[in-house]
Amino acid sequence: MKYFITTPIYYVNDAPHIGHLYTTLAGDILVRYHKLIGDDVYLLTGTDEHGAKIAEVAEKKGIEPKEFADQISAQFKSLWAKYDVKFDRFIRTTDADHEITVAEFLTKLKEKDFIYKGEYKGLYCRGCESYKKQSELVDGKCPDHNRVPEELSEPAYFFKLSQFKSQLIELIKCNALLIQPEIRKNEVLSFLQGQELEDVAISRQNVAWGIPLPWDNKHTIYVWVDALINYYTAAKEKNLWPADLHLMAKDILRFHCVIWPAMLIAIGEKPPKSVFVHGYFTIDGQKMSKSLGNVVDPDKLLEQYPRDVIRVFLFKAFPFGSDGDFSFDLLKEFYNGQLANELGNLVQRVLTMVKNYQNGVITKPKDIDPTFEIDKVSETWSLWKSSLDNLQFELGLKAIWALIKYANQYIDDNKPWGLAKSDSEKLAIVLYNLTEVIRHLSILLLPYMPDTASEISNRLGIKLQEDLLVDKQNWGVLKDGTKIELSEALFPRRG
RNA sequence: AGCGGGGUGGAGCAGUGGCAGCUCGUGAGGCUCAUAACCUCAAGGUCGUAGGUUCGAAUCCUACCCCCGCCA
Repeated sequence: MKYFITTPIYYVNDAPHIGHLYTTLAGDILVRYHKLIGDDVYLLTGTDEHGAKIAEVAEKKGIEPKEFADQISAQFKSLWAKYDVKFDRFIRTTDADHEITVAEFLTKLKEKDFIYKGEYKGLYCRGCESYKKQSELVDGKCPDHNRVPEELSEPAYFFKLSQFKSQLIELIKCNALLIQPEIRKNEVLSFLQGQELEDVAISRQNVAWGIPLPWDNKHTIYVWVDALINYYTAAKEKNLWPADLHLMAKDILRFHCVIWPAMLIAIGEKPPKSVFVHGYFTIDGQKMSKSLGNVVDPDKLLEQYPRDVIRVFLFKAFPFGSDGDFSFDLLKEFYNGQLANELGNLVQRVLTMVKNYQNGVITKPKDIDPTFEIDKVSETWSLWKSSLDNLQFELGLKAIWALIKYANQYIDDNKPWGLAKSDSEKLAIVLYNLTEVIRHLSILLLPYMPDTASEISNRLGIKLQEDLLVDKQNWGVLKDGTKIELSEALFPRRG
């Protein structure tokens, strides 16, 4: 089944931070999951590069906007490679096909009579790249940027957003456009129901750094309209529309749940199927900000921990959809506790026993151990699946760690070191069960920890394949005579 | 001011009507295969305050107090 996932395209006014990383990793985790279950999955990410703000920053640096955009865009792209994010396309709003699609999209809107020319008088905040209503200002300032907006009056083209209010409400209420978590759905609905929608200005006359309006090249297209269409550009190339899932943080919810679906309906296209909104990070209880100097740089994180550690940490420690408080202390606690002591140590102690007691060879026994609760494994699988289907990553990970704990208990209950002296048949059964659990763990962890999954497989003497889950989910896949490899600790404890 | 999130054992959190849970930390014990790791047991909470609804509320309603966010 086709499954088209998008991250937002990131605005190139600044370097990537942990928030960008969070969204993009979620996309990658979902990609790996959908591959495992045999879906034809496609992940889109990229950068948003137009607008007055970019031109402004570039000018300060004394370079052309495109050159500036090239630099920051490259940073994002290389970061995703470092985190092993498997995107299918990295789109830039300066890509030729995007500029063409945007022009076509706008032309269609105009042909269908959803665009008219008017006069825009308003207060424009450069920080937001948008006009502000008087009611949105605090002490005459934009509350988001703490700056006084400029009064602008200019001819502009408008999109008839006001016509779509009831259609949007209906769409969201019946979940044809599914907004998750529920709280975000309610937020959008109360916004829609609370007022009449105003038409939105979709062009600017005095911003040179943008895509020109096809029928009036004195105007460029409003950067948000330009940006939203990126999803459609990429989809067109591979016939992927509608998007199955737009991932994002809460700040851009309204653009995606109001303007974007309305634009699509207007040209006769389907709205996206679903939108999932995750939370923000605070750092040590404080908001992340440049002035506080506490912005977490994903590149710096990689200097401290392998990428798998960061990938799994972000999704195990915080429920996706709620805000989370990031700290290096918490990360270290997670690393030592859950990765070194529990997961890593489990793999190490089991493989050591296979090596010491069975010459490093896995024996597949004929008998079974009735005390071994094989249901724990199938329960983990079903929680794993439902959590990934519902984007409740932390629940699935919690289930995986429950299985790790069970395996550690099973060792203590059966004391293989004792069986090694007295009962080699029972020993073979116990060690087989344990190595099978570890094999299952490696696949369960694969979407989150691809490197670790692969490493565990290698040590178990099998080759990891990243698709076709089917038989891997069964019990008893490890073959008799498989030679294991004992090596260094997967996650050495840190002091 | 507005909008939004939150106030649950020492710390960090989960839990939206039915005996209050998890992780870390603490105390005691067990084990010795393992990364001083693992396993077991225990102590520790009148779930921000005050009212209300209900057979029953951390969970619903009302008022209030406090913290945080609103350049991703």
